[in-house]
Amino acid sequence: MVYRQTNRIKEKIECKRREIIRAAREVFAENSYQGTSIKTVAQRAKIATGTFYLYFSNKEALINTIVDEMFSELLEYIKNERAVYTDGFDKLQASMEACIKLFIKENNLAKILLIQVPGVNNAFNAKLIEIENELIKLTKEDLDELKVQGRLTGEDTLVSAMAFVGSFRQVIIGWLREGRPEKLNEAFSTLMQYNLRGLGKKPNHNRQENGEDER
Amino acid sequence: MVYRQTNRIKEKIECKRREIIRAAREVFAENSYQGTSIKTVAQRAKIATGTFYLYFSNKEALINTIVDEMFSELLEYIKNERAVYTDGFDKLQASMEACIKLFIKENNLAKILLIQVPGVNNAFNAKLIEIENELIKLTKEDLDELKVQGRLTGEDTLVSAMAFVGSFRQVIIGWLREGRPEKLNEAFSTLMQYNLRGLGKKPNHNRQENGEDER
DNA sequence: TAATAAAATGAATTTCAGTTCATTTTATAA
DNA sequence: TTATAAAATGAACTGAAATTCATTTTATTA
Repeated sequence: MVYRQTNRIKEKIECKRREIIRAAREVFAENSYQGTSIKTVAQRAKIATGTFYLYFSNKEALINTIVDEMFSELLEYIKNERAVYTDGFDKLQASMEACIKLFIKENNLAKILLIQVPGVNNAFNAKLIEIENELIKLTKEDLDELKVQGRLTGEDTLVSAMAFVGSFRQVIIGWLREGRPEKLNEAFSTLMQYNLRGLGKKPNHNRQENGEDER
Repeated sequence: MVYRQTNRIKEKIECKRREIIRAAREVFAENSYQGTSIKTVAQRAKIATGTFYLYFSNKEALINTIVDEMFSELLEYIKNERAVYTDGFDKLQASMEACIKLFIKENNLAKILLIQVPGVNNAFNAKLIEIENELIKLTKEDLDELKVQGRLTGEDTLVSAMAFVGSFRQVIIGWLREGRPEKLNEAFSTLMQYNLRGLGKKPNHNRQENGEDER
């Protein structure tokens, strides 16, 4: 009986799987979850419609995989960028800067997470909400730390954290949707100042660094 | 030839049309645009499925009507509430307070505009974007006026306006989705303070009112 | 009350995208 | 080179929801 084992066509298969994901990210970002058909994804990935189902059990499994990967990608990126800092304000800034850097680098990720997928179905909208909440949670932790250190005047750290994240979200979405503001980089520092003032950052005592808060 | 003219069954028909819209707002708010079927809307409005099509050409026409009405409702409400004030900061505050009051009063409106409809399809996502942009525009106008009067330190009024609106949006959505914060009213004043600080509101000179900015 | 037409009904039809599957192609190893 | 099975194909199938339409009900007026 001359059967056969898989060897390094495993690689080829893994490659094709990645290619499907890559293509799907493109198409989802352009259209939306329900706006894109498996047929379109398959075409973009240069495979037959049926082949798709050898790689993913269905459409939902695909978007789930994509959103999960994006979630990890974003969080890992943020954690890396934060790792350098110990100061609360620095960590806060590093988080948001990481988001913006990643969104600029990976446009599809931003479009899918912020624009195309929300509102799809309650089931896995939950996943997106989880991402947003995770960011708010991270932010709140930083704020609580700063509060304990007596370096903030604002009181309600939950509402502050939401305001903080929300202000960034709005500007990023404006940029994604209509290129307004044009330069996200430049808006970033304005936004950061806005929020530091909003948080009630007290003037630095014994610290040496950045003169980029209130003038 | 004994024909017939419509007289005040016109009223009845108009009534039924309103009832369909009312029912649809409920159902869309609970489910989502694609999550709700015309059959469900018809049942909720206590009519047969086919009857629906005597009142609206199709599902899209229905949601369009609803969103358009909500748009007008929101803007009119805001403009009314603003009308009392002349001071820039007061107008700003009145705008956001109007939003929040309306969202509390008309939960469906908030859910549909902020949660259920976004991400449906690019075509009439545009309508929602228009609403958001209109709010940002209004806000920016207030900020520009304040800037001219030299009552703000912040520079970029577009980014500030986006941050302002975005921070409110985030908190309102948190409240709609998970009841966090619990009391939107209370969060409002925190948020307002946050944003006034963020904008760089200068201490009042010759004005008499509210001591609710920085302490 | 009868004739007429608007309004309402809900079963039948259409549409459309997700998914399946019989068939073909490709890769493996004897 | 051939037998075998994995992988790929795309036309056919399916189900669900939008829309239509033949029929019934309701309202109107002579």
